[in-house]
Amino acid sequence: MKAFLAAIESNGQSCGDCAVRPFSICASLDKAEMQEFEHLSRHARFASCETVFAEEEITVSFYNVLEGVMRLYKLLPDGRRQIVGFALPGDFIGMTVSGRNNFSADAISDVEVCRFSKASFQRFAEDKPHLLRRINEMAIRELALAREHMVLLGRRSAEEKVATFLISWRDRLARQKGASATLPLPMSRQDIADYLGLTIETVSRTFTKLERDGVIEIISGGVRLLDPARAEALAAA
Amino acid sequence: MKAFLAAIESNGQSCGDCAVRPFSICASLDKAEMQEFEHLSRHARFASCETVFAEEEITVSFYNVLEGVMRLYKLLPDGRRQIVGFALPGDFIGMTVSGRNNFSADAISDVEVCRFSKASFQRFAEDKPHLLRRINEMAIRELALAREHMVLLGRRSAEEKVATFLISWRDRLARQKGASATLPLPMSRQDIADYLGLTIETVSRTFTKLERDGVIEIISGGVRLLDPARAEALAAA
DNA sequence: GGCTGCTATTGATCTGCGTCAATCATCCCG
DNA sequence: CGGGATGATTGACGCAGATCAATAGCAGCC
Repeated sequence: MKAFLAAIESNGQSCGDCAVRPFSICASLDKAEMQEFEHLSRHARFASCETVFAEEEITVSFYNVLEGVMRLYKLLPDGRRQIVGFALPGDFIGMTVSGRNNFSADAISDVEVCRFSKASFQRFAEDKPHLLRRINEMAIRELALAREHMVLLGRRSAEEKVATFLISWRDRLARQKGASATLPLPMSRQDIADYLGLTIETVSRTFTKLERDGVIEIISGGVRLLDPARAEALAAA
Repeated sequence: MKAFLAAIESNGQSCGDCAVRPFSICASLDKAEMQEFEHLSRHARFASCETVFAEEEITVSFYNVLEGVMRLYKLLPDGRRQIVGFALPGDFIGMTVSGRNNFSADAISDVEVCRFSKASFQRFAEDKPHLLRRINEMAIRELALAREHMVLLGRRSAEEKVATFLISWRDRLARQKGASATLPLPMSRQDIADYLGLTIETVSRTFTKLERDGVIEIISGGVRLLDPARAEALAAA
């Protein structure tokens, strides 16, 4: 058992050659801090559809996403689901005030994370203003995204929702791997629906309509943006 | 002109007897810091319906709300509005990453604020980990509220939306002035509609329905919670 | 008191999206 | 290759909430 755990939870390569460092909170650390920080983390992997943590559980770890995509969501008692975001490499998740997770997270693709115990992370961060400012900055950025999403959920039509989703997904991927008209969509239609406050049928119909209108082409595992300008117009207005 | 400005923008009473201190970011400051901090702030007042700042403007100030209620909202180009939150005494607003406001704010009632210039505030906060942690904590709390609100906007019925709004408004006021079954609602029906992603007519009809069902009584300037348990049940499920 | 303006309520009707159900496309696995 | 699982698409229909329109309250003001 111990060997098994060691296999799935290891330090892997060092932070020195970490691909997501410039995007993550680690970008704020200097060399010495980095070395200390490295000892606090353990790599972990999750297969597609595995749960990483659940809402309301006591928070024991924070996570830095290294690879893959996770869905972050909240459930109502009757099972209705709202996806509050997708986590990509570089995202730092798990911070709470209450000490309990305020959403659930599971892997959409195979996922690799850097895991920190909450206690040791907090001890490390306590007196490092530059790290605190960095975390702050990321929280404020998240907050701005959350508010954008409120507008989408409260005030936009199905077609606008889907177009906005495609454009902002494209822009998010572009920041990581450079711009491309071909968008991989690792999440299911159901995930997209729960993210946009729609049903799976409406998402499907809207994709079809956008394809009929020549805005996109639906391909296996994603979408090709044929008319980005038109999509952007739908997303803006 | 100078005298006029002095009249509307003064330090007023000192932070020493500030009523919202325990709720605000200032709670993290010690006595000496407090004194320094006091010199950075200017009191300002806004009449009901006055704009405090607008989305996309360059952020020049941060605000601590001392008294009154503000609505924080985003507009789509065609005028559709989403209220992303209401600010109450103790709330700290204005933090951005981009340097531009990511929402507009105007006074719903007469409002009194503590205003800080962005630059001097940032200089002051720079190397104060306890203050940074406090700001962090508030940002994370905001984020949790924002995610709660996404669930409401994306997945709840009109009746659930209104009930949830009333219950969480009650709880928020309770934290400030103690519990009460009589809820003042300083915002208009239109504001409530734009907060909940509904129309004014639907909000009005839902209030009426809740009154018919004996859950609330609609009174001038607010609502009385006749059956809090029933309202909570609607808000939960 | 009566007029004006504004917000809230109520009613009638419409419609975008949800619901229910059938079919299709992929992929796996024997 | 065929069968069965799973997810996506399409169609028919219904309804919650939007839209359009007509009062109703109510405060301010002459």
